[in-house]
Amino acid sequence: MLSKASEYAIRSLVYIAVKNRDGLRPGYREIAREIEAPEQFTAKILQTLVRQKLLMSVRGRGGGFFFDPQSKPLPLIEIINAIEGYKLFTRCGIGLSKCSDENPCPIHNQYAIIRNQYQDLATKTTINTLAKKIIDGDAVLNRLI
Amino acid sequence: MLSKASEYAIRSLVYIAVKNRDGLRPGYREIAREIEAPEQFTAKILQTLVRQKLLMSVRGRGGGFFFDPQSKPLPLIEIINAIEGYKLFTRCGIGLSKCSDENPCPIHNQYAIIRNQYQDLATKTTINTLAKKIIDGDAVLNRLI
DNA sequence: ATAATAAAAGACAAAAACATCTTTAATTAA
DNA sequence: TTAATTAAAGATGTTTTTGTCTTTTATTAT
Repeated sequence: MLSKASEYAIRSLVYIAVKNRDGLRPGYREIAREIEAPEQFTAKILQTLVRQKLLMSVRGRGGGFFFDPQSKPLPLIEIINAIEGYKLFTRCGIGLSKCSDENPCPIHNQYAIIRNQYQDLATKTTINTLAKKIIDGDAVLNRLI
Repeated sequence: MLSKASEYAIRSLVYIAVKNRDGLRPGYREIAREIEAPEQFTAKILQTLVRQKLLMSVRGRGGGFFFDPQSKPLPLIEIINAIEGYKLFTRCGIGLSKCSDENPCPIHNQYAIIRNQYQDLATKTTINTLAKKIIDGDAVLNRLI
């Protein structure tokens, strides 16, 4: 399960991607309102993403957040890593420090499969994949955009 | 990902099940030491499990923790539910409050599959399943028992 | 009975996650 | 060049999770 910070990050970025298609650069107030996340906390998260160069921003009137049009599609796993690290995809299912294929905990073989599937999903799914679904009306981001 | 409390709970119970087979009732000090968990925190968690009747205990000299030999095999999902609730198996992949099959978030269809597989694993796997692997030497619980 | 042992219970403390408030810096329109 | 707007930054606060300490209660061996 993702941290709330990661969830807000992904929802924010999808919202930004959708808006960017119309040439708009939403600000954090609008973003937070539309994805139903706390305003200042969202601002902090976006700040982190900008610092890590996953996102761009401009200050001042007419400013806001946007993706560099040059940049490659952004997989969810990169966002998750930026916000909370990779532990979700590496941690033992019951918390053993030295659990591995060679030295498995008693649920390792079954758990590792699921963990890897999740990692695979997070690697293959990009913000654009998700934004497209919103635009096509095949999915929803809480408030309809 | 499970909370640490759930991880400690599962490891404790597997340890207890293994010891019970030899007619032994370990105490929380021994359990905590052997599964490498904090002693008093482990005691609190075991207390919760006893209150919820997933486990039994006797106080005083010769006391400790044990399973009712009458009781049915204990699936991991019951332990997880006792410690942290079901949210792991119900929460939306990106935290939307109203995400569902009918009103999906943009990752719902793929995420729900994985979440359900995990739930299935936690439902089908019991403490005894895991204890057996330890006893057969097919898996490990950190310190070798 | 008494001492030893072990879980239960309650108060407290530390760390992490989540969240807000206030001030500063950058940008733009007028 | 001033006012308005917007992100950045830093300090602070709250809640949850994780963890510890101390006292009480139950059990058993002597």
